[in-house]
Amino acid sequence: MQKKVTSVEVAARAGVSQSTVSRVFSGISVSEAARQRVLAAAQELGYQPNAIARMMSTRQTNIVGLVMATITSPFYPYVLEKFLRELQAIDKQVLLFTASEAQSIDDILPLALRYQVDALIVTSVTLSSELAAISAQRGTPIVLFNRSVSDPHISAVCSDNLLGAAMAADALLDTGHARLAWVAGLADTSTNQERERGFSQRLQARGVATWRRAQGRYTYESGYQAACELLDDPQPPDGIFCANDIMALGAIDAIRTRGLVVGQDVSVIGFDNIPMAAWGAYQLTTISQEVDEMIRRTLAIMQEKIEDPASPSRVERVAGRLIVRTSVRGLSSC
Amino acid sequence: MQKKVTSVEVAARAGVSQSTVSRVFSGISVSEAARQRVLAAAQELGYQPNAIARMMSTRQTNIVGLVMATITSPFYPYVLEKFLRELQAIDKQVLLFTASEAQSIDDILPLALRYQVDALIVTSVTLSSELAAISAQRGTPIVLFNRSVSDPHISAVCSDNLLGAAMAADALLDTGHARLAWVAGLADTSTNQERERGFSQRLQARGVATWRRAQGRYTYESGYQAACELLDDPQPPDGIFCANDIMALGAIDAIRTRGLVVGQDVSVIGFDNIPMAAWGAYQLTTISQEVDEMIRRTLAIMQEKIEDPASPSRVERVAGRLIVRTSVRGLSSC
DNA sequence: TTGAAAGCGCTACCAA
DNA sequence: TTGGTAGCGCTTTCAA
Repeated sequence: MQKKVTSVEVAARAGVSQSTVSRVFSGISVSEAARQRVLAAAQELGYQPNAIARMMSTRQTNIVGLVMATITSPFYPYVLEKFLRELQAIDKQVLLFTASEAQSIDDILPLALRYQVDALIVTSVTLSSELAAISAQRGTPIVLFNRSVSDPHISAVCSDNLLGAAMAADALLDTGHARLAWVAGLADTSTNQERERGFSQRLQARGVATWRRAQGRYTYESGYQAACELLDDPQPPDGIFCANDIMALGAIDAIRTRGLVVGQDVSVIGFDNIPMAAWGAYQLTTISQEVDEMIRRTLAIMQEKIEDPASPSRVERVAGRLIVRTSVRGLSSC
Repeated sequence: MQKKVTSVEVAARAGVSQSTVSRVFSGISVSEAARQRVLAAAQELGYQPNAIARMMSTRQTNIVGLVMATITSPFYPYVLEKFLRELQAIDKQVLLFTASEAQSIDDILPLALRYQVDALIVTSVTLSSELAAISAQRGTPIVLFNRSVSDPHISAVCSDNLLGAAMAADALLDTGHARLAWVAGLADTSTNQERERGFSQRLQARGVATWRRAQGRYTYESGYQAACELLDDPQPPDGIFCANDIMALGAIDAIRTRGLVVGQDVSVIGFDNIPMAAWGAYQLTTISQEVDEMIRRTLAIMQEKIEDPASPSRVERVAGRLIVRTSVRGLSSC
């Protein structure tokens, strides 16, 4: 256990200067003879350059901080894995932080900043604007994913939730559903607010004045619970729009427990298009979030900001699509 | 954008030496007067100590590398989140790496080592023994989670897969199932091998000489597919044990597609006890993996190894439990 | 309790 | 192409 092998030792063994060893591992021009000797010596000693020391002198970490709240919500694992692969592909390492959903990251951000991350990607967490200012002043770009915020310092990429929710309203209305309901997610998330607004605005625009509402928390159990409340009404809904897929799946199971048939007695439509929505037991009609595209744009903004921290911030919205399965009565796939 | 505020600048502003600033942020005894002035100056300048520089001088990163393959497999998000919270609680940051399932981490490990991680937790990836040796020599502890390996340098925590699979066999046999089948996961994972061995050994011990086998890949689709194959047999099975829950859910949907009733015509039992197994549409009987306990032990081993790299390696096995739901005919919950 | 100064292991600049 | 050397921003002796 010779814990630390440094470039100095490799240099000594290879009979070159420490600078030369550094050059070999930085891919800078070095005579072939020297390179071979250095590589051989490094091999024998089990040398790996110390990335921390390198960061120290280059003042560049190539580390991206990723802040996620609920990794366990089925929408996020894919998001995380995709970010990870894309980031690894451009030689950035990922320092992962978690914060509870709807918690501000005021305590996470300073910590992340200490690690001199090149940029911070923040998923499903609300961000206070003082902190936004701090990071702007410090020159550490922050990009929000699937969350929006009004702060002009902050860039964000999200789904077009207004549009998506309107599409859901149309899908239900076009197929003749008359008693509609909305199952909300966590109240203080921007996604939930936007989806609720999009849904209600479209209903009103089409002359529907009333609909039922139940409060959920973006979880399976809360969707199940919300659907039960809705179904207990003397005038139960015949079309339910859930703020996300996982609640929609809970709602489906609740409906079936009552002996009702989904897509016949009651229609359900979700938002996200998570893998389980396609599973045989559910066949959930839903509004997709185009995750790959959202991630692509998030990384593009991040790169821009890293290269030019003064580049203007912006919010991009990616339109989702209506994914037709069998949970909404009367909808034919195109 | 005054990008870099260092302790020197804080010191100047506070009228103390740089050493004193360092002491304040390291929690070392400093006169109250000085501490206040330093804190005030730091506040005004927006100073945060540079963690990279600290690592440099202390030669301790407090970073743990986490290597995961398939984050998207529903068993892992909870594992990841739990590890993250526990690690954050003891002030360790997490550098996350991904490798494809069943790929050796020979390319990830050297990279992680460059970051001087205090330890490496490796999940669902096979590890070559040369690399095990390297990390041992370097003094970087590796703990495998949910994977075992015969290398004596490597510690590991996994479920007692032999026992769990035997319990599954018993559950099926005790309830009078006569035509059994096994749906395998990825062939080169230790979990799959152990579960297959545990299942077949118990069957043989109880005098059952034959059972059908289908190959899956630990995914919903492969479970669906495998069940279809099994059901196409002229003598279809009446009891199916799947190497993990997600394949079992696929199998259930396949069975239903044939118009058969799960837990009546065909029984299905899984392994993991993921959240979806409890969902209304599935009600999957399964063998649990006691994740919290497994994580607790993994971190305990990790800590030991960090404190004393020479401490002996060991493999710990955590017994799972039979979780009775409705997918196996004739099983009454206790 | 404080300050001065010597590193930590690299990169990058300057001469040779 | 090479080697020498000055930092990077901290922590940690050692004296004062």
